[in-house]
Amino acid sequence: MAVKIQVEIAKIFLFSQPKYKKGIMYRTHTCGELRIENLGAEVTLSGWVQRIRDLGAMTFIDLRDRYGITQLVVDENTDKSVAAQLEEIGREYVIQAKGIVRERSSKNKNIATGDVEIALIEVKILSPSVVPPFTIQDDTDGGDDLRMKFRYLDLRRNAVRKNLELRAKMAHYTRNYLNSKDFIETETPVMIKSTPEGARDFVVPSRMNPGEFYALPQSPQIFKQLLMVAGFDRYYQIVKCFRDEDLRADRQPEFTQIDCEMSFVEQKDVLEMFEGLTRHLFKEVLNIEFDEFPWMPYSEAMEKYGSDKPDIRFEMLLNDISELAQGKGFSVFDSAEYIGAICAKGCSEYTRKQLDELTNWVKRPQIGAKGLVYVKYNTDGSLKSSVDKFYTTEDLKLWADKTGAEPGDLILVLSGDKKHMLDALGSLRLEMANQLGLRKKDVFKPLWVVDFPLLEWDNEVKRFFAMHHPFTSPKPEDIPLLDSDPGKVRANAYDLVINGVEIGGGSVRIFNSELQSKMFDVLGFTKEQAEAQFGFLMNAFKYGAPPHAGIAFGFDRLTSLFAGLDSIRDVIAFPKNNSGRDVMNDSPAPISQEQLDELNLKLDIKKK
RNA sequence: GGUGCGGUAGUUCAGUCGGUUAGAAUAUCGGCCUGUCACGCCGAGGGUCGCGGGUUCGAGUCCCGUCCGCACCGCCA
Repeated sequence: MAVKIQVEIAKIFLFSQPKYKKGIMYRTHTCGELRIENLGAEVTLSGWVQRIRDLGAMTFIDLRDRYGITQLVVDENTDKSVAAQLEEIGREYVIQAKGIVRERSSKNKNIATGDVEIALIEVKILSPSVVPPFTIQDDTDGGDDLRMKFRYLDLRRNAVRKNLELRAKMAHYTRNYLNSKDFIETETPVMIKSTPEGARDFVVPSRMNPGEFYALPQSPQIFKQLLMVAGFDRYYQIVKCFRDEDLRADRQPEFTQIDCEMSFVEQKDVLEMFEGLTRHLFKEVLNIEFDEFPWMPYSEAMEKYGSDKPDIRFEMLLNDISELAQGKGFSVFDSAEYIGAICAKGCSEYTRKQLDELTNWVKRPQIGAKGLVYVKYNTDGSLKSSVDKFYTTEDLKLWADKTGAEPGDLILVLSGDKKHMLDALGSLRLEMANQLGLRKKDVFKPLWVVDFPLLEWDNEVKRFFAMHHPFTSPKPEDIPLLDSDPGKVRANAYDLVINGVEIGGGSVRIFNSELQSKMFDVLGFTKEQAEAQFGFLMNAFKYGAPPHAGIAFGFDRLTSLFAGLDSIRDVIAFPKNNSGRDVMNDSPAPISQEQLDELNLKLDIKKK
């Protein structure tokens, strides 16, 4: 009940229009507020001039604020001085307009205020505007680059503002849910200590400690674990995190996480809690409900989908046809470690040109396959492949059965080393789904991917790295393997995946300083290094650490998923560009020699 | 670090095989217009074809280099 009331209050808070008492100087109403019920009222509106339509004897002005657009009118009954003032006004001027609400003689059904207009009595220019570099409209003429440079103008546009309103709403309902579950919202420091594992750190020089640096957190990981030691029991924070790595459409150097940690819980408890959060958000924001979130082991995701973040909106599973395809004299297949196939429904009519394009697509360095074998299962039941020399119709029929292909389908086959080909087939699967329109933006399929490997071998530096992070607990039954076969150890780690997007991930943590030492040992840390980097955490564990586990959701990704957008830039007010620059304020930028001197820094720029 | 695509009017783009004065739409400015709402009609101004070099009688167009933007690979515990 308490939750319900909170939610209702939240709705009122978020979606009501501000109310103004008589006598307020700038406006009595917003530009989205007036309706036919307000006829005859004398009102004052303030906002931006969207467009002026001068018809000669009468002029219409669209006045815009974040709530909507209201039409102002000047005609033969309007005071001449008002008409004269309109001469000065242009696009994006901020004006204050006083007038009488009246019914339009021709109404506009496309906008909420379309039944009424304001007959002007008085106009005041609050702030003039130069001609904007692009039009501030839903269908703007501005390109991405220019809109980023003038982001504050871009943000005036409905589409962009709506994305940020959605973001605010998501944050709001996230807090509602977690607060109702007794989580304590706690801030953790932004200036912390650099750690060698994981992503590159952004660093901040310390003036008072010459030659020393803070790092910005890649996540509040250690602090939230210390909060568990402190007995906080349930912690959350909607928090900025920083990683100095190259950008992508879904990766920014500073990004926001819903970061959480819980005590006296096991994996199941965390998944239930955050499945609950996910359901809450979908229900409140999109009015979507789900049956169940499947749990899929990492190994199954890799074998069946060729990805640790499978898009399960559609099937098209990967099939291992090595046994069926080997030993028939086709040397490419016979020498391959793995031969995998997917079935593209209804694609048997693909032309030679389309198949060549697909072949070129998988041969690109990003995919890196040597070639593509296809089998057309024609609607007349015949089978035609690019390797007819080596395989009989009966052979190909077995492939078709294995992949679930029926007449009218197309089977695509890749071969090579297994790890690489699973990945390549996974990419091909997504590409085919894109071509077939199977990745619908308004369909959402969440799942938990579980049982990730604990460690990943790095061939370059010849050592294991933590796949998640070094505080992740191995599955208890796999702990003996830490000595015999560390690569086989599975972790109590989990990811939430929706529509092929990694929304969040977490793990059950190690809370025993001996096991933690063991982990550092396997990761190749000396006792001294472990002590220097994480000594305070291991020390804290000596004072009674509760069993704990946590998770973090990528808030930008979650919001862009809800908005049906591919780029998280669209849900960030002031994002960085592809090279990590803010093109609006042109940062990063050099600092003065005085600042460098104060920080005891000397630059030695190798290149520009 | 790498691959691909792109950079032409304020803006979004077109520009054929290298050949006349580089076009369209939109925005801006001026004129006309009493029911528009992507108003309409008439007219005007607006170009370092990203930058540098090269080939050529001649380069927006071809070549080399470079800068910038976007997508991706590497990277992102």
